[in-house]
Amino acid sequence: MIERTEKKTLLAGSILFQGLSNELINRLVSISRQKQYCKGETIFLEGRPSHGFYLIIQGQVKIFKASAEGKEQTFYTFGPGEPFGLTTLFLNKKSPACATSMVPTTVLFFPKEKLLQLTVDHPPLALSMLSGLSQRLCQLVEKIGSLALHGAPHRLSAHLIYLAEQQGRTDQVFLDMPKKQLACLLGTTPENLSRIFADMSNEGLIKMNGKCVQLLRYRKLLQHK
Amino acid sequence: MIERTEKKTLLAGSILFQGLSNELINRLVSISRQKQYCKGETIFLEGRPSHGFYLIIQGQVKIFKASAEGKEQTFYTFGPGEPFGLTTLFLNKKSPACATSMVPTTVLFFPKEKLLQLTVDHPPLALSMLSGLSQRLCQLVEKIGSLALHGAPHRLSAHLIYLAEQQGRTDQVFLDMPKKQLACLLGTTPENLSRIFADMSNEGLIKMNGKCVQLLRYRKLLQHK
DNA sequence: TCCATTCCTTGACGTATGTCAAGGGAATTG
DNA sequence: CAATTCCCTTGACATACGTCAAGGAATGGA
Repeated sequence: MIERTEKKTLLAGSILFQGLSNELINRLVSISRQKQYCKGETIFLEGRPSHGFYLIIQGQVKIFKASAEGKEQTFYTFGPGEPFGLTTLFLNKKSPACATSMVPTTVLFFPKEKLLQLTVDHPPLALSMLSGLSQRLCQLVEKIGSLALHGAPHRLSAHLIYLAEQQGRTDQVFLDMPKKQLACLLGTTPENLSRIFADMSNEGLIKMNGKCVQLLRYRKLLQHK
Repeated sequence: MIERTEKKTLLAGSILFQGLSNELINRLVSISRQKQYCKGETIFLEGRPSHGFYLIIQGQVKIFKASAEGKEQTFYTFGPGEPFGLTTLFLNKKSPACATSMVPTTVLFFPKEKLLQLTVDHPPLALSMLSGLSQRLCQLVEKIGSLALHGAPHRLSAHLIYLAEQQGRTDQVFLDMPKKQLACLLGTTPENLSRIFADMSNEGLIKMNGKCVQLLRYRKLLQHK
């Protein structure tokens, strides 16, 4: 169990809650509950009522949808400091997707009713939630755009650039998940992803080394994007 | 120019603003401006700063993204009473998509800063906006799910069912847009859509008649979905 | 260390869907 | 009413991608 002060630091530093008053952060910590998940454990299921939202303390979580035929599409993967389960917070609807931990994960859980009350009582929190939801909307719009408008190679390039920016270097990036999972995120199959990696290697764009990808021609990658 | 009382009725009856106090509706009307668009006119462009959001009084609007190669993906089409342009309202970002009128259209425009102020001052409005954004999130999640997890025929079936429910009958539906546009909405090409319609006709599922589609076997359509 | 998974890659193949081209029919406009 | 434009359909073809199958590499647990 992590300490209260530590929780406060986490919340105050998160994208969602940054800038909120000390008092409000305190309240948020008060209504939150810590939860633990093993690798591959279900956090919530599509079609079930949602009881609140989550903020990741440590670990990695994927949000996805699965079809009856066994296909899977990952919407996003989240890490420490990122919230998820926001979609149905202010809506009386069942969860539109599933959430699963990809590694052992610790989260803070915020129950719906209590958070709703806090939101009504504190306009700054309401604004935070509004901008949090908006951010998700933007991400999904971009996702649809890339899925519908571009091919898988293009999406991989874009993802490599995203990783490069996130990791703050343009010479190489580390894949933070198994390739099978990356395929789900990019909306393709592991086999196809493998081939695309192979093609890009042959073209001299990248050099693979397990989970480390050397970006030999970053500028060309940018153009490809 | 429509009258103030008419505007009030519209707002109070819209999905977004229903249930808000008379006073608040008044304020909303006060900050809104009426705008007119011809058929095919651009309302806003991807990549440009957003200055507020819109509520449709009359007409039809599509929200879409276009690629450099000329491909287009429609996210949604909206009609009277529906809001759009919400995504970047509470975010300092450029518009992630374009909006164009599909027919001559009248809208109410709500400038960003004034609406923001109203939202901060009136928690019920904040809740309305929160649930409005959440609804859009759900729609996009479903859209990604259908694009990534199912084929075009499946998506057409789902759309016909959607139209049937919207139009309140299970025997036939009217397509409310040209097939070319429907193809963009379903994430395919007019040619492919044509073929799928032909296939479904051959299988005895439907009977085409211009913009009217007879649903000969609604239950099978549901299964197909 | 060994065994059992899981992960990854590669090949061969099938298929859905996009592309290009042509023609007919409907609708809009002068 | 004529004429132009747009819309829709159909055919032939190309291709990206998914599927199935097999083998090898890496990983993790006993």
